[in-house]
Amino acid sequence: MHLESLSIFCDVVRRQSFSQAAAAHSVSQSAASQAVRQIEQRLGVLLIDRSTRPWRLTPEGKLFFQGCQEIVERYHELEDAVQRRQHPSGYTVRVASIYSVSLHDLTGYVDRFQALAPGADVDIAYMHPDQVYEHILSDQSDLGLISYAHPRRGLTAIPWKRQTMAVTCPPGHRFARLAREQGGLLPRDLARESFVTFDRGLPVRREIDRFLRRHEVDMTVVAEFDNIENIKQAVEDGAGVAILPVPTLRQEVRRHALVTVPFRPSAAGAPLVRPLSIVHRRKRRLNPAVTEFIKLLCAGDDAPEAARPPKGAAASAPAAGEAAWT
Amino acid sequence: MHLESLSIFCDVVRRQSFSQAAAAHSVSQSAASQAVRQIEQRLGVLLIDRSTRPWRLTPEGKLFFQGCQEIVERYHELEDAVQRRQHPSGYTVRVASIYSVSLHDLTGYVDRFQALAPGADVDIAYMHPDQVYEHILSDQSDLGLISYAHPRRGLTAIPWKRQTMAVTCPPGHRFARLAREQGGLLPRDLARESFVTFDRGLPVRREIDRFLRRHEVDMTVVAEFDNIENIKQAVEDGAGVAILPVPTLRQEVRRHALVTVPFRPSAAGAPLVRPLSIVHRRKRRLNPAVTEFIKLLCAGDDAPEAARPPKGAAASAPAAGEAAWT
DNA sequence: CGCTTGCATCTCGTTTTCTTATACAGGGAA
DNA sequence: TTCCCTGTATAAGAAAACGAGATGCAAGCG
Repeated sequence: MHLESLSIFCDVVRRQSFSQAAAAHSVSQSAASQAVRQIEQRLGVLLIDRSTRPWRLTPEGKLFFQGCQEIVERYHELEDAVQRRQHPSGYTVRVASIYSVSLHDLTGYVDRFQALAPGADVDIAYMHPDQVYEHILSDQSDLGLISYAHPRRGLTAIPWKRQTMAVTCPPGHRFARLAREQGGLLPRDLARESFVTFDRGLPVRREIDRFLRRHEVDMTVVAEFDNIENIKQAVEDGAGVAILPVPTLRQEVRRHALVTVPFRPSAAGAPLVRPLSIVHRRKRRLNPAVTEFIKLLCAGDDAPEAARPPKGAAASAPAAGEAAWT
Repeated sequence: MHLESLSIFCDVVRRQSFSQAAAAHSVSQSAASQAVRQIEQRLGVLLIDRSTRPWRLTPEGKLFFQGCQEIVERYHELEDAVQRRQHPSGYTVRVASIYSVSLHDLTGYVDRFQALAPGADVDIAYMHPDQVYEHILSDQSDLGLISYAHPRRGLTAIPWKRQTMAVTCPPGHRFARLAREQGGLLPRDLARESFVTFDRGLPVRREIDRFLRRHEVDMTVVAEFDNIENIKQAVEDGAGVAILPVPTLRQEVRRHALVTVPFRPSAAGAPLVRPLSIVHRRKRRLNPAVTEFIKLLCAGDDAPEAARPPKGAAASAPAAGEAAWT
């Protein structure tokens, strides 16, 4: 019997809901239903009486639930104990991040984490996306922070943030006035504008191109770079405008080197966002400290844990805005 | 994490041996090795230090083992408790058996079982082999007793007995004298003898034919039946000789209606045996009473539990004498 | 009544797990 | 030493399990 199934059963009982328990475990409602039924079939006993509404635990179900709860909890504690034994003096959470997740974003979390878990530490390394994957798979890092995560063998991705993207230009650009006067611009305003953008082949570039195509806008690409810093520099230098994630422009906006011009909300279709994900090795239990840090990261934004899609969702039915890797 | 994996790990530790633990769990040595490694990988901790010989538990391994043992045991007790709650007044083990497993064979077990487990009962129903499978799959019976079990979807077979087969004939037949004088006969003695045998298509018939073919013996089939009783009757009536499992002839031999003539041990090749198996629904936990009864059945013969082949062995590499269903 | 909500069921593609075959390493015997 | 034997790890292919998505179905609700 799968311990995970037992855990799901407990959650179903506690929440009085298959669907909620499923969500909490990041699986589909179907999977939760099947997990419980598998237990029932193995035991040859009905644990949940579904003939009434709302359903109720059978006497056997109550008995099993009580025992299960304890067993599951005990096992988790056992895993914790074993892992802690390896790092008696606390643990350093090793994070590998792409460059464009600004240090600023993370230091807040790190401070809170260290306050919360004395003895624990966070070690953040910035690197190229491919290297992030490498680091995780080779166990050089516990967590990775990447954009447009795509499912890879042996990796699990947890949606983290969705950064809205906006046009950026020098303060003197006509778009800056447009932003002040109209509160933003429409995609078609970009037509034939000089455009500094990402290398072809990068997921973000594909996503931007898809957006422009959807709005039938044709821009003039004047330069392509494989990283955000170069693009910002080029825009500052007046090479043209760019579409970038807003949070990555914080520094430049503050020192008035660049301005961001949001798209007008009236713009049809999905808004342009850059999804950031937390990735970690699959089939591997996360260190308690790591789990804690993930919780902190996810709590900090507005995408609650229970809202993350089922494990394989991205693989089989990517949401419109996240299908960039195909 | 699979509870079965934890159980295997515990057994590996207790027996200080991967291979023995594997056998005890009816899986291959490879599976046991992989199960332990899967746990280690999930935890990111080495539980067994394989660098020394014999290998030793790491400190983490000791800790994990202690916790594991208790968790596994607790869970088993929980399952027992839940199942017993359904049948507080004991349980009737429902057995479906083919006709040719003599009542005599079973009553001994049943008596011992009832003495051992007061409140429990055994209900044996005799039926056609196909019906046995039906009964098990439709949960009308807990256990089935069949010969030449072949792997079926949703069923597990446990080897039970191997009944040696011998020639049987009326006491006045010349083979009877041959048996007294020479202690048995050689396959070639059967040449051109009148032969009463099983219907073509029955596994046992195929097995017998294979045996005769191996010894290049050509018999004259005078009658075919789909069950043993009819064959015995025909032999008694002097229609010819037959090859039957010895234990099924107990009655007739006692009342001197038939005699059994064993094959001389010098006969080359594998001896002719009819394998009997205990089958039950797979993926279903057996009632404590049922488990107890199986234990009793298996203890009664000379094939110890630990000696049963891996779960899928019959499917992928049937022993010579058991390949009758192909 | 039709609509919505929540669970069960079916099917099918993906992943996992298991077996067999084989490699490899240590310990003991020649 | 060198060979063999025992016991574990590893590889590869086959089989089984799993889980998502689609769909069915039944109960509550507007």
